[in-house]
Amino acid sequence: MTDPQIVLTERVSQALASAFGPEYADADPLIRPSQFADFQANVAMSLAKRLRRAPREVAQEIAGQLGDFPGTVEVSGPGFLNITLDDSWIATEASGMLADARLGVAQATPPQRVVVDYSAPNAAKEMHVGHLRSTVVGDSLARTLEHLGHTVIRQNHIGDWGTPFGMLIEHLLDIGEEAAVAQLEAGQGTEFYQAARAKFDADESFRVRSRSRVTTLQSGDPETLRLWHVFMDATIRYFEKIYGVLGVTLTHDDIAGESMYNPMLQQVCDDLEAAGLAVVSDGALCVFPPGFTGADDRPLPLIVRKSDGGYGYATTDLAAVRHRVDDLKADRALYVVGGDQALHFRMVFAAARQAGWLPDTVSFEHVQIGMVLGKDGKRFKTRSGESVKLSDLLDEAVERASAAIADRGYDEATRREIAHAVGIGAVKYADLSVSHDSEYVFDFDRMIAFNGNTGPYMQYATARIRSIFRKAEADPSSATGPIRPDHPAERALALRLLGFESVVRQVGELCEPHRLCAYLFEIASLFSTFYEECPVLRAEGEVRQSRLALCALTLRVLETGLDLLGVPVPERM
RNA sequence: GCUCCCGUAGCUCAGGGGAUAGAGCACCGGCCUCCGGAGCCGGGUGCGCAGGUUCGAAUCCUGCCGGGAGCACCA
Repeated sequence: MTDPQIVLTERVSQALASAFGPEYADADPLIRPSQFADFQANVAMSLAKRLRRAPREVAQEIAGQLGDFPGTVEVSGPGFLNITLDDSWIATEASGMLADARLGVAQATPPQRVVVDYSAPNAAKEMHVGHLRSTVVGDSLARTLEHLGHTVIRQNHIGDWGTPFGMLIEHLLDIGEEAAVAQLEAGQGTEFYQAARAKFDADESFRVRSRSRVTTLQSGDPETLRLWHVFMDATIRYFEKIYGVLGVTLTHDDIAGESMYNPMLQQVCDDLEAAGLAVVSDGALCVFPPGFTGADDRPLPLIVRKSDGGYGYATTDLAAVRHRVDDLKADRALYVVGGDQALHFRMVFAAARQAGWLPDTVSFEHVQIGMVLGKDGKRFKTRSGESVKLSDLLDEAVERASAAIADRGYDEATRREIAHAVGIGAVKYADLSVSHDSEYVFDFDRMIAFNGNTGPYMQYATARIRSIFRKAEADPSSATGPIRPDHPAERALALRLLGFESVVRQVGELCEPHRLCAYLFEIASLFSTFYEECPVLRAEGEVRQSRLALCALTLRVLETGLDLLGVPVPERM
């Protein structure tokens, strides 16, 4: 446990208990970074009323109870406790952090089983940058939760079922399996879909064939199922190619598509009816979870069986809830899905709670992904109004990165490798560095810049540190300190490095990777100042040892953090 | 019409009730015999509006204005 904010929270909590009694032990000490000291505790003011005493007096009392405290505490203003940590404490903790394989990040106790539902491309719809964002954010959350010691169960809820598959299969038959597979594997799924759609809209006989194909598909006709597999296998190969390019941890085993839930849908409806929760309205079987109204103040239905007898995605999602709770034994589930589905998930979760399928002890959360916008402030599209193909977008990122490092004298293979890491890293970092639910403007020039809170800047910071070690002809792992932060720039960097644990924990709890980005950017900035003011290789003896160790610790925090984000880190660039 | 989200610097975005609201980009000015100048240091502008709760509000509540999304058989 090296994180000062966590350490201070514990210390001040103890002081609260011994000063005012055990019933105050769980009051949040409100430790915050301070502009007047290293940290400040704001708890005295919030407790003053409850204690019926003057805030400053309360603050004095707390300060008095902080016995062998590794720093100085003073009461300031209306009752702030300004806390300055001893240099020696920072030195010891930083050195200990460097020696710790986990960089001070404790394993969660108890570990949870966390389902992370992300990416979820739809085989029968256009794949767009929103899927990219869900993929990137979800993957980062999965990595982070795993690092915190939780058991993460990735679920790629791909769209592989539904009425559009009738026309998709008929179109596949029309153009021939071989041609269809080639087209789908090449990432032309959108074109494939649009061609099928066009025929469906224009050609009556095609429409009839498509509808009857849906029926044979749903009835489990072997030949139709075979064709469906041909279509889906090719499509999934394309998805997985993209995942490979992106460096995403999703594998084939994580695929849990909509079709998987088919056998459970009937049961979902039966159980809801038996429980008296589902009723027929306008011919459709509906659940009306309380508190949801739509137009005209009418209760809003969650349609679990359509009037034509078919099932929609509400039924599938309810089946998924049961599967995740009952079979996957989830303590928590994160749905990393577009914000436009917020109402849907609120209703699904509410209905599942009503049905008793989702116990209060289990937390289901919709991690809302905001829309990606073009420079015009509208949904991100190409000049011609088409949705942007992901592979094209990633190619362009890599091309731009390649151009940016063109004059650095790398051989072709090395250059390609670095350009890939920089380009992909830039795109992923851009998705991760803003809060997941905010809409943001997609801008290649900004995300691929080597300045600012960008992927390339973070990668550059690590490359520069590695360069120091190359010049020193030493491996970072050989720099073991001890760390003695004497210079203000060293002290500021070391102190902030100690905050790694609480940031990682926050990301896991709040599902907000952008906090990690902001932290790493702070570290990189502090390192730049240190780098400018504290020569490493020209220093000698203990100072040199300390500075090399500080470099090594910074490098590991940056690399570990970037790994949790899923951003690749080239050794040089 | 109803519900949810958003409105912070010229632009793109941070700000889990705390002291004087931050960063990047852009703009201006310094620093180069420097371990990667893709850098460092400094400079100024802002919480949509009006109320309320609080010792204290960008943050919580209400109303209004302005933008976005969703709202019965697509997923």
